[in-house]
Amino acid sequence: MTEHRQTVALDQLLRLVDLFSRDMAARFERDGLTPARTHLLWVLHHSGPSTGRALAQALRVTPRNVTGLVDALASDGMVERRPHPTDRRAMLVCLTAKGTESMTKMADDHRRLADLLFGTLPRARLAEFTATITDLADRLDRAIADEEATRS
Amino acid sequence: MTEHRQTVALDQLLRLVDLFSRDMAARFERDGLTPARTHLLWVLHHSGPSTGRALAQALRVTPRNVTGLVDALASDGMVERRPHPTDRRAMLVCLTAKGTESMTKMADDHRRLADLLFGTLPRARLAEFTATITDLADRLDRAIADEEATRS
DNA sequence: TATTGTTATACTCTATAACTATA
DNA sequence: TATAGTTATAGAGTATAACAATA
Repeated sequence: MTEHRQTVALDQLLRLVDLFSRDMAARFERDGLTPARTHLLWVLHHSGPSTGRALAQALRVTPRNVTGLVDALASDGMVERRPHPTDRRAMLVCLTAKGTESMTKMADDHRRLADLLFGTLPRARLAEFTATITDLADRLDRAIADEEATRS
Repeated sequence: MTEHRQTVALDQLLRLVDLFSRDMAARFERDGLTPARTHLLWVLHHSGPSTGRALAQALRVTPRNVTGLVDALASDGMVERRPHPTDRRAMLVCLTAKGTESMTKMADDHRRLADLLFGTLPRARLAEFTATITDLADRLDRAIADEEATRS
């Protein structure tokens, strides 16, 4: 008897999720970074200088957690704290030159990985794949939002 | 100017990865479980009673780590340690009735999630999607293995 | 009063190294 | 001598709660 087709698809997807996590963690480690710290740098790279509050929301962690990550990244010379121009309670976390360089390299890596994975896929099939993935993510996003709404 | 098609696909895939991680962690937490502990239970559910060594390899963590996870799961009544029948150095970690029940429910959830995500996808398109995902995972797996080989 | 970030404290996951009991 | 699992120790990520400075 054959296995449930939908479950097979989900299992393969979870296998891919696991491989991604491992591969990315290994890449980060080569640069002396951890997934959590890289995530913060990545947000900074795409959003520009941000307050701790904004980072906490983007990363979905507590402000306390951001303090620790920024401390670690600052002592590595990847980011620096600057005073907020209008709110003296707040600070702005900014990428240093070193942090910017690291993120630029990571963006290159990112594109190379995309090419490695999808470069040989025919254009039409890639388009369909992207559509399917996007649809799945949207559906999962909605399911999570519903769950959270129900639970509150 | 349009964005690199392959990068868009990768970004959507990573978005899906993130949503999966969050959704699964939230599900586990409702059962009082963490991702790492659930992973161990899941392996046990599929492989049957296992030695610490076998678990460490399956989870890709150190034996020391397994000791801690088994300690926590044992004090929650999810698993128990039994003497190995032939090797007195070793132990066998076994699911208790409570642990088995928890994993059975999780397998049901798993199937329901698969249906939620893929239930409405036409059969042919699901087949193609599964093939693409499997191919991607295989390719990534090979890339990781190559990396590790080069680095040693 | 509410908000921003920090200090204080604690728990989980993870690793390396040293040790015990057994093979 | 090698292997299985544990104790000892340490670091990273995360959370809650209390607090200071500012809005």
